[in-house]
Amino acid sequence: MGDPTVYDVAERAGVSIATVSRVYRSSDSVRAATREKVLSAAHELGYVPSASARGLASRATGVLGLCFPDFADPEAEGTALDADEAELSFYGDEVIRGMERAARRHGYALLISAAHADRAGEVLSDVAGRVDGLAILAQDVPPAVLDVVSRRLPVVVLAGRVSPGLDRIEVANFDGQLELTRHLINSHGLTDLAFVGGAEDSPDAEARFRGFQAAHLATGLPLPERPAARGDLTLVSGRKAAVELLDREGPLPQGLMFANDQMAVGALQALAERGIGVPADLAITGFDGIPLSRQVSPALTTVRQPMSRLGEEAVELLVARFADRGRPTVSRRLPTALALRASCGCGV
Amino acid sequence: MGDPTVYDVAERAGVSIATVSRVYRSSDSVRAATREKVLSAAHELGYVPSASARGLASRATGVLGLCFPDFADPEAEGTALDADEAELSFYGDEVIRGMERAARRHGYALLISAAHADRAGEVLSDVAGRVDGLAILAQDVPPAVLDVVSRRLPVVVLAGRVSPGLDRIEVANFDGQLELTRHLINSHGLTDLAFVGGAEDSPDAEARFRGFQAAHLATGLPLPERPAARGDLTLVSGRKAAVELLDREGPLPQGLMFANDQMAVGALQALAERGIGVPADLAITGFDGIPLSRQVSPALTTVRQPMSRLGEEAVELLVARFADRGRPTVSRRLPTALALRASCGCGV
DNA sequence: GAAGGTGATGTATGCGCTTACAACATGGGT
DNA sequence: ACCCATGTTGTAAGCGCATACATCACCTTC
Repeated sequence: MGDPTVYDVAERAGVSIATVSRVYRSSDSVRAATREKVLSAAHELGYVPSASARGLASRATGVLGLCFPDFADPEAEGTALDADEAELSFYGDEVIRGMERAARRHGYALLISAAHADRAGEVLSDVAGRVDGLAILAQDVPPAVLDVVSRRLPVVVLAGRVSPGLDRIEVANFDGQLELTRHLINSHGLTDLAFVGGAEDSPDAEARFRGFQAAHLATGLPLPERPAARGDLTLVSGRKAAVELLDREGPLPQGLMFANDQMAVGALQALAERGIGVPADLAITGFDGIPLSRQVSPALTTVRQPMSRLGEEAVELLVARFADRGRPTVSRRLPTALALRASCGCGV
Repeated sequence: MGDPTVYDVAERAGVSIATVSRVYRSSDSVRAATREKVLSAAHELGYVPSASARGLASRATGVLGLCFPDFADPEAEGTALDADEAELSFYGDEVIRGMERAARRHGYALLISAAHADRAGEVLSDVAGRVDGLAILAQDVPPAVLDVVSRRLPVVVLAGRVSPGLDRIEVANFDGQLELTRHLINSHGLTDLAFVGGAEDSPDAEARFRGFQAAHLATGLPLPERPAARGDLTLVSGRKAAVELLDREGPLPQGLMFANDQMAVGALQALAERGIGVPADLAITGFDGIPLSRQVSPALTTVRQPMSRLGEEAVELLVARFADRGRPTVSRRLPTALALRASCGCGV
């Protein structure tokens, strides 16, 4: 025998299925006494409404979706005791939490799905069939798929490429790095700075580098043409980049600005081993504001990103679009905040 | 006009809706030529199958659920720039990721929902209506609700109370702490140890304390009756507990074992400020193996928990139960691993 | 006291899909 | 040439709910 349905509850309560449905949909418009009868019948039977049936009948699932890149190596299952992996996805975790909370506040559940870049399309259309609206975090999706999906339901792009007709939220990468770089130049009087970037196809890292360039323009310093080195945004690659720069000929720069915190932390380790004082011999900065940045020694100066706000704002945009499908698309930029700490010469 | 449905695709491809359905369900049993016709028609129309209809017809949603405690202060929205919050839920993040990955491997999507303790029941039944099976992480749910839900679909309890008839996965809190404590006693010759616990209603922290006690039994040392102090598992409370213990009369213990890493890290800060050498004057240990534990100075000796495995195993148990609803319930205990580092006198 | 109004409930249909079953075509075996 | 196994496709009946519409009881109003 299957699970109890509205029919079972209706029969037991001596009412029609419409009344049962009304009790769960909008309790007003049902007399209090009737509602009680229904609820207690439902309770006795252990009735749980079927979201599928509900969704089919009402053409809405009450679920929002979040697709994000899968950082983990699919082969690496079981070796998860290694903490590096956990650090890597940190970024996404905060977005997930922020989005979950905001979704719940609006009465939605959250469906999440990671995908490797090459399977982003399939995963996206699968998710699209299950939700009322979705957010895509820092991921490239085949335009054809994106087009189909976004014609079916509201989509908001988080920290990703500009897509015509889609709402979008980005973090102020450019502005944050601009501000931080000006701080090193103006407040600490450093004029010889180097930037360690990420891969060239990382829009975030590239925007940060442009902010770095812009600060030179703003202060009249010569424009750096390209990053002094590049990593892949991991701790290890930051360490490697630092070592590489140290081994180059010529004088050290006065400051080394990394495209993210993890690389900066890796560099701090390398510099400590080499006996290079931070910030005495060399100022170091990161970007992101991961918790780890506060704990390392010296504490890392960085730019804090409002990751959980990214998730929250995504929900707000989706909800706003549910209310008005025709509203003009928005592209919102979330502000960042400097976290000035010891590694640039500020604070303790 | 609404979104395209099987009917639209069927008409355009010149087949029946059953054939369209078969193409998406089980491509075999449809001739290759027919399948092509259907797929291209679907593509042209921008067809995306409706999960609700699918779920209703097939009585399965293809979604797994995860309910976990909501750590964040509901009022605190917007102040999320504070990184403490992020550290707090760290535990859950890894479980989410592990479960998401395993679910996807088995062809399921993952629905997540946090809930404050007092609303756990409602949230749970909401989620229950949307999924084929679900995991409850470290959360107490009203037995009545749990009963109803678990009669409807498979439920696995993660790091929670024993529930008759439900699959369950726990982490070897007792064994891990036992092993670590024996290490301090046997390898470092420490005989005067103190334990800083969590709240009394934290089953994890209590199990760890019992492991601490058991190690004394095992080595013939006098049995500590109760934790020397208690915190609430936050960094701040660990710091406070450390200060409190230092200010007590009498000699310091030789080692201070904390119920989790965050408290231990807080203690490390307090000790550093007081000029107390770790491990020279006092050995310190934590529990969990959060990434931060490796970065602090001295690196924290701790017990690593396989958090993402918790999520993965949850999926395995659910899938196994889908295959055989009648199989006996299992209670699995995931092994932990010691991470011996500087703060107990090991390593560098 | 009849007409009209209001609120509570029942009736009946369809949401888009899966799937048992029927129908049909095809080819091999006798 | 006929029968049957096999493979492919169509037909039709729900799945559990929401909701437009009909119904009905009970007031209000003049």
